[in-house]
Amino acid sequence: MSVDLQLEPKTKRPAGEPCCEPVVHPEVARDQAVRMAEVAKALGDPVRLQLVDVLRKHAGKVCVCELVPLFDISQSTLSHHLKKLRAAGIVDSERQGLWAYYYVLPDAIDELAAWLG
Amino acid sequence: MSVDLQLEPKTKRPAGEPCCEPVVHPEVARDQAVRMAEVAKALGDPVRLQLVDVLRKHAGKVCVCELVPLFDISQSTLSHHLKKLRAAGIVDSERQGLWAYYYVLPDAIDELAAWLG
DNA sequence: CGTATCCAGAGACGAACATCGATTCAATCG
DNA sequence: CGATTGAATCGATGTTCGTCTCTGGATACG
Repeated sequence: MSVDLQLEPKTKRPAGEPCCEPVVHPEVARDQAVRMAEVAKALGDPVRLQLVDVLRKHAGKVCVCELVPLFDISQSTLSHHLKKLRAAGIVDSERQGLWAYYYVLPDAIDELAAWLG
Repeated sequence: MSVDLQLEPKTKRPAGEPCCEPVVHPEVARDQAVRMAEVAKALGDPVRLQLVDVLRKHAGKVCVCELVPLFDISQSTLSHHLKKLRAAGIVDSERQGLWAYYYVLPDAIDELAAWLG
């Protein structure tokens, strides 16, 4: 690391031309950035991040009623967080009678993890 | 994957006791979750995520004036995003004369990457 | 049937966010 | 010095977020 590439402004003369042209590459695809940012945003809350952690640790499906007592928030707030995670494609749910079971969809996370890697 | 661990509510009798005790482990440390969520939140915007991407691609330091033309936002907005990334410990800056150079601090990202991995 | 339980939705409300234009600040140039 | 330039900050505005309480719709049990 620290290759000292040191991109400098293209022109050292402040009293004239625009200092830099967009030489920095088009970088990561715009769409990909939007998608990954959506996932990151969903993980940008401690409760949701811990929710995902719990769900990932238990490779199966976890009942919501097991999740509620783990956090100091109301049940409806937890449901709200789960909805956000579902909207981001990070988890999905499945109802069986009274209970709802949640589980992780690894794909969405994997893309972000690969980029971070 | 999909070990079918299937945590069920601890008691199958809905008409009585609390259905589940907090058997699911204390999971990831609370502090760690807060820290990682902060990083994830900072990455939860397409512009900021692309900013980090550009800065990571150029292992050195990049002048702000090179970053501005890459995005369709005003200079002040870009500065605001950079400030957020700095507050999250993802990047840091260094002034040299008129220009400000930004670079990535890999540590913050690494923790999140390791957890996602 | 009636009642208890589980989960999700609606509405409210204060806090935080993203964005802009205008301004300020710091450093350099002439 | 005064003028200019790059970057940060300020003030305003409209949006989104996190949380709550209250409510409603299912499902199960007796």
